[in-house]
Amino acid sequence: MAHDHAALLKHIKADMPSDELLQDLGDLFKIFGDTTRIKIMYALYEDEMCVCAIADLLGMTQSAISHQLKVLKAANLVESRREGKTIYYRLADEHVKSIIAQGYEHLTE
Amino acid sequence: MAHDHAALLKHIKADMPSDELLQDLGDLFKIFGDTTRIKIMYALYEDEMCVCAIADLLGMTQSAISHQLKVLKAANLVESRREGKTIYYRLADEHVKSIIAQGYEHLTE
DNA sequence: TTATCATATGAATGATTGCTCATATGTTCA
DNA sequence: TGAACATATGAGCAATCATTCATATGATAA
Repeated sequence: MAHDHAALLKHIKADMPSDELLQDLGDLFKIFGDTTRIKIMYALYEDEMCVCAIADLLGMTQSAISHQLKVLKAANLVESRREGKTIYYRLADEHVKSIIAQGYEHLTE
Repeated sequence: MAHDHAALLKHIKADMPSDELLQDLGDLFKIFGDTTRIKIMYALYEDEMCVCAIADLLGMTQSAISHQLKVLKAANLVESRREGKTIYYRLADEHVKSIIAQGYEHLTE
């Protein structure tokens, strides 16, 4: 089973984050790994927006958008506030923008 | 079908990247959205490493690692060089690190 | 209260995907 | 050339997941 690299592995292993954190990192990026959710986050880039406006913008079902907003909210990527019947969503913090910006750079550099 | 927000949508739509780019962005982040690939990229964070060393490190099959390295390479996230029978992989550019770092910050802030 | 609007949610389904297993390719050394 | 080693790859399966459809919740106005 392969040649010897025990010394190297010991060193690398010491510098790696915990399995739990690595799992959480994967789970976080998984959320960015869907075009619909990317579009939603881009829609909220400059300002808050209500659910049906997002649905209109993306040409998708209100239900589909609502499901995705729930995913985004569970990951603390968006927040919401109610105003009468309408619920407005907005990006939760600057990390959302900077993560997307880094990906954008990688693609367009 | 929802209340009126034609004016808002027109404005937002003008600022959105093309559908193709948004699709590419999603596809890029999808690659970061897997724990095994995250681990591989972390393993390569400081230095290049051969396939079997990565497999040893993660306690996974050589085949599984090889398949994932192919995915990472197709997305220009890793590069490789051959030295005899061994093939060494390394991170392709700094975006890999900065994307992961942003995700890390979001989780641990 | 009743009707209507805005949003949320549960179940079902089709599509995507990560791993395994078997095997192929490519390199070195005897 | 043949054997052993390091890596790559194709097919198949199990698990995950995004959307749809039907329905529920919550709020406003008459």
